[in-house]
Amino acid sequence: MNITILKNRLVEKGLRVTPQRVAILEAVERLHNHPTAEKIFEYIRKKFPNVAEGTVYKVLDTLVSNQLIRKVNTEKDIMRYDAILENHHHLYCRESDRIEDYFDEELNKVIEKHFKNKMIPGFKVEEIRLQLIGKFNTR
Amino acid sequence: MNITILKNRLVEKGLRVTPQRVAILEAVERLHNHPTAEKIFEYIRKKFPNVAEGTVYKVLDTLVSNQLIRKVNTEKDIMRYDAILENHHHLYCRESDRIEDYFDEELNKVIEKHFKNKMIPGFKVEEIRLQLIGKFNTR
DNA sequence: GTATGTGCAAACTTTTTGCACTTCG
DNA sequence: CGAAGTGCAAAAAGTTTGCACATAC
Repeated sequence: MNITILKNRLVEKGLRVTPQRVAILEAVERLHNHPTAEKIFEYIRKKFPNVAEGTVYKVLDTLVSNQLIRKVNTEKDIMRYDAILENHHHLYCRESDRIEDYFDEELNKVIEKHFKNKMIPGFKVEEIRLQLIGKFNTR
Repeated sequence: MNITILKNRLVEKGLRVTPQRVAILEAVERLHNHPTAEKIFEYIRKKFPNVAEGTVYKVLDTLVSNQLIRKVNTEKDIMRYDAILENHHHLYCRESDRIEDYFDEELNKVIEKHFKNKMIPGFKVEEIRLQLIGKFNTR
């Protein structure tokens, strides 16, 4: 992933381009396993040993509210982040913390079709996410 | 919900029946809005003013690992619990912390059918949960 | 130059832990 | 009675906050 592209994403959102923001955005992309704030912190510390933990949290918040990254829903009280913005789903391992992205355009269509005919009273659906819980083959 | 039924559920799992466990199990059922540990604590404190916060966490853990209740996946670092065990989905409000249960047998069938034809390489799906994110009509 | 962002440390919130005491079966 | 559960208080883990200093634009 090109650094210039990352910088442009910040600019497009009207955000100031700081080395910390670029580094954190890059880290979330690179650490493609839905990293925690801690993992991101460790990762960017290698390049910028003086970045503060608090800054990581603040920047992650900023990136989330500007829709440059997303939070991943988990059963844990530790937040995890995802750099992929397009509509996709997640595979959750029952036996570990592993979470993988899952893309299935056909599935999206099937679900979309279902909800085209079936409205939910009192609720307007804006986004649909699937959580597929199971086991990865360890081979 | 009958207390005797709740007690039996504990017995069936080989768990000792304590007043705290029964009260917490009942609280999760009664507080049907996917309560936090804190809400459960407050609720049962009315009846048992000497129950400890730590006990609530321990009991919730026990109930979850014995599949008497479930954790609800959220984007927050506060855990929430669900007493409904049958296969269902959740409606998440974008603007608040409101989470509602959503039952749709037809949808389950559509999804089941989709995955009957389409295997995910390297992953065995055991359970599918949908998160429907959007807005509740405030009327 | 000025508004905005960062580093640091302290505080806060949620959850976990250890251990003496109590209770269930 | 003995194994398992609870209460309490302290600690850990994760996150937020306030403020002086630094930096982007």
